[in-house]
Amino acid sequence: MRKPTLEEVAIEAGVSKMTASRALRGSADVSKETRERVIEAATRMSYVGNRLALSLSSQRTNLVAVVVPSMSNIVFPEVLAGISAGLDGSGMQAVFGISDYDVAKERDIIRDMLSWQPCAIIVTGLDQPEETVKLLQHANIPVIQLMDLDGTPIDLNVGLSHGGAGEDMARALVGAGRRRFGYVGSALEKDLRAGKRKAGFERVLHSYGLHFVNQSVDDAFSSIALGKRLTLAMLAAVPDLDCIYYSNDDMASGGLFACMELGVAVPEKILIAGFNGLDLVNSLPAPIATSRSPRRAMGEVAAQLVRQAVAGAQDARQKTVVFKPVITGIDGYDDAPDEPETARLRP
Amino acid sequence: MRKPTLEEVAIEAGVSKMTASRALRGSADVSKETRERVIEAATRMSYVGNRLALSLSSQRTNLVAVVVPSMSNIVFPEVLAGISAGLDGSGMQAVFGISDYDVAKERDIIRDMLSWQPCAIIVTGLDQPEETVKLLQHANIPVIQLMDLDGTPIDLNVGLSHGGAGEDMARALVGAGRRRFGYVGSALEKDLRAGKRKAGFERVLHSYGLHFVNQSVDDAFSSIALGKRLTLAMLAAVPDLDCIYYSNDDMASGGLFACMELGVAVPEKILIAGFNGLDLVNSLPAPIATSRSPRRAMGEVAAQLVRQAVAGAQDARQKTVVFKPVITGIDGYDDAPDEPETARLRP
DNA sequence: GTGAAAGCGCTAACAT
DNA sequence: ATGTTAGCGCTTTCAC
Repeated sequence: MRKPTLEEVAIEAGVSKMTASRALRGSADVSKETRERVIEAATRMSYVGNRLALSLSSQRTNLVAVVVPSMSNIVFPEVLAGISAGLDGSGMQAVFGISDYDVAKERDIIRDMLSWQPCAIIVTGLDQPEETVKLLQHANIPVIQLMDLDGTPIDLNVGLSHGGAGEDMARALVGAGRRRFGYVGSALEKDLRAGKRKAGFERVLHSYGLHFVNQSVDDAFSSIALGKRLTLAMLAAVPDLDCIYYSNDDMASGGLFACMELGVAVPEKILIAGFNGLDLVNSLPAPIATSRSPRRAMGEVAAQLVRQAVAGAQDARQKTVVFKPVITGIDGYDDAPDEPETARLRP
Repeated sequence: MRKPTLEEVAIEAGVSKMTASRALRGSADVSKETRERVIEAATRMSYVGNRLALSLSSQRTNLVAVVVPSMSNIVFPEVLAGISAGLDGSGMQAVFGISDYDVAKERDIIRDMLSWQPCAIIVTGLDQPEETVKLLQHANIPVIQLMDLDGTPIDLNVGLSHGGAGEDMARALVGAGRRRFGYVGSALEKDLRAGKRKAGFERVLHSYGLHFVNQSVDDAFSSIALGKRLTLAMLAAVPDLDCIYYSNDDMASGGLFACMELGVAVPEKILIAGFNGLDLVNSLPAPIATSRSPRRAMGEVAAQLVRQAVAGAQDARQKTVVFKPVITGIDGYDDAPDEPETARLRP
């Protein structure tokens, strides 16, 4: 039992393919009776249109390709949820691919996705190698680079400056009186944005004549367990730190648990600072500092830009939307409470 | 500058469309020189094949449709990562949709995905309403219902019994000497699997002549913050519980943090039990009980089944793969020490 | 308001 | 080893 085609539905309803097509798409100029007859036939036959044919014929698709590096960190699913929600009601459909932080795999996934002729593509970060950039440019569709701003965008760009986030956090922590800093991170050669935060943090430390007293970076991906393990080791070696900066909140939470296990007072003795502003952080048994990255909002804004660009808005290309992360969890420090993101045009 | 078609590449290389097609797909019977000439032309022109045309013409796609209820709980992204990894190298591509725990939205998403003529579809749970089931059956492709086993499968089924997981946990906790139980959950009318766990848990309690001394169920989705809030309220009302069962580990972790804030000893005074075996649980400052659900493995197995079914394996339909969650975090209780989840077939 | 013809970009099947 | 013909299922365009 093969699936019914539009033609079969049309025959069943006693009309031509064309009329059936119009009726099912709710075109204005089809008589009410005809329309009802067609719809009845389609329903009875469990007709499901063939989008391959539709898109090939009409030369447009409702597909928005999205490539993220990972699904193991809640951050990216949240971005995807934002994109998906932002696309809701537009008739567009997001298609997700996972690159595993691998540039070659990312290139292949992008190539594969482009072959489906998406109407737009959203990728993570702006550090794609030249070959991938060329691929993206040749596609001739809106390209959105998401989550990061530190680099040269191809087309649209939505995100925050990770270098800036690191700088701001360092300033806040030094301002809070901390001087003996440690750094705990993971997979920095893959997670480039974490590296940019670290670099920004160090720039500010140096400007104060300070530096990381101790650093510990593992090859594995970030996790609470890893953060805990590295922190236990670091505090065994260098007990007199007064602040540890982590590559993200997962690692930082592990750091907090390590301190609790060692009986080290947080934040009195050691201040723990991460990045992301995960839900988790608000419920932890002790306060840790973090920069809140608006993950869902970035996804929603990206979806919004896609909708505008696809709708053909003139000013919907070559634009950059800047988010500013808000720092929380540092006693006495108050960062412009929940300031909304600003969108500024690029020169 | 429109995108080049196969025909244009063929002309450029001085051959026919067909030869170009064969050359690019690596068909055996194309002379080496011709192949190289075609590939060179395609590369130079940045040719990207049009999968719409390919799939329409060849009557097959490499798309595997996947529908999950949410992206806000790390559990589903982990399943997706498993599916994606399991599909790697097969040439198949997963396409994800999010239903937001809404059956109507799920139906629409499934309909939309089916219109792309996927070669298989994976959905979450087996509680789809009749209309959705009909849609799935009419698609005439392998259907995999994932994560749950408690119900009647349409075709393939991979998961664990949530009712059974609740029962096992209750038996383990009663066996550990607990008697005064509380229950803290959320969104049970949407998260049916959590409801099944609760029901299973209660069945066993009743068989021991026990019951939940107190229950607290919120409409909002599960989160650490919600688990903490509900637990604080419950312990204020009923301080003499000796165990609380939560709808999942997020809620349970919040419960632990609530206990810590109140100075209630965990697990000595109150035993906290959740579900999922999240990474987080292993790093928490106090042990909590949980049933480890093999999320990534379920995704990988589902992908495996899809590959077999699409490859046309005869025994690749109407099959059920059963996973057995392992209970951890109960002192003195050892559930087949880290035995790999068994996948066994059901008649 | 409805229909017929042409074609989207590719591959399957059959030439040669 | 290469080319030709005929679609795949739909929409676009133009006719009536």
